[in-house]
Amino acid sequence: MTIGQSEDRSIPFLMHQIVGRVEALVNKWARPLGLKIEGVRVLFRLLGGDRTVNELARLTGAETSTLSRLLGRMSAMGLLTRRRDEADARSVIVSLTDTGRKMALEHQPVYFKDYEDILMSGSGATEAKSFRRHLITMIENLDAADEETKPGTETTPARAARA
Amino acid sequence: MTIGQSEDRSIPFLMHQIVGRVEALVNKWARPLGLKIEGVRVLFRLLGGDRTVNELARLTGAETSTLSRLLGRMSAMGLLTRRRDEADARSVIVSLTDTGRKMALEHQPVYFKDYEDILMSGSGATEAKSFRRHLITMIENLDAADEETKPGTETTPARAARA
DNA sequence: GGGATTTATTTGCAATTTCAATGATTGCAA
DNA sequence: TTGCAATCATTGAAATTGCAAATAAATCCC
Repeated sequence: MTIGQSEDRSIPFLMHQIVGRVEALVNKWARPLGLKIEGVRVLFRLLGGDRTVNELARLTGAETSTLSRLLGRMSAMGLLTRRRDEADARSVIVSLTDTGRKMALEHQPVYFKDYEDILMSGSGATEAKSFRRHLITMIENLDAADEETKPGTETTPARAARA
Repeated sequence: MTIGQSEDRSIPFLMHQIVGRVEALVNKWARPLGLKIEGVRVLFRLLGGDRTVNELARLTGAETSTLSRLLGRMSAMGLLTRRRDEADARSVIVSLTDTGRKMALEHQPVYFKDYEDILMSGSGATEAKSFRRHLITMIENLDAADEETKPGTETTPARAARA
């Protein structure tokens, strides 16, 4: 058994490869827009409505400090605005400008459809559905595993916090 | 239809979430080894045999410039060595030291089995198999899509290079 | 009400990554 | 064989990231 080869088939590695390739593809595509993948995510996410920095961090998976700087850059590009939340002055509300919204709307189809099509080409609707469900389960598993490594109140290490 | 919400369920985004979480988990685990995920990948990859920098870049998905510096650090840690390829003096051959091999062998099970177990927990063998196959198909699709964006010899844009 | 605690964002800084440029070597064809 | 394009690794410089500390505002609770 050639040990080193096992990397090629491991699920985590395969997913790493895929995500890396998708990101490279998105980055290449987004370059003319002056954005990279994280900026693209923010842009499209804001189409769903205004968000605080914190919400964006949770939704996109980025650090708030990373986001703070990214938002600054995107703001300088005229894509979005930031303003203090009057109801809770700790928070900053991020909104798309008209320019940003226009850009997002214009490029949305590529991002949401094309890349998914590339990934799922050759899969039927049923298969795609089960695949997607599988992914969601994975996220739950990971969150549960992460909980276990945290300093929790439980004494037995092997109990997951989520049901 | 609330447009912005579609991001949540898109396959690329879900996979991004998963990979991000796995990387965070691996980084946390690898910290005591003085490595991060990219270093871990290099380490395990070299178990399969010596590689040039270029090969490692292709295999791990990292840039050669990133790798060059990473390999320098890992070399300083005594995990691997670099030497010019005598057959082609442009290339540098990277090999594990005994220390590096020992570390890799010792930690291999965690990386190759535990993380996969976390991801696939709750899935049967059959399901896992089909999932894995699906992932491999995705990589092929992505490579094909990437070929299309390259300056190729073909005139019709919609033909994939891979069968 | 007022101090301790929690929540939200930003900033400083060190480490890392990227892009572009460089140096070295090879392959190939004139 | 010489000249030139291609290939490979490294490096410099700029951009970016992550972590921890700083700042600021809201909430808790006596």
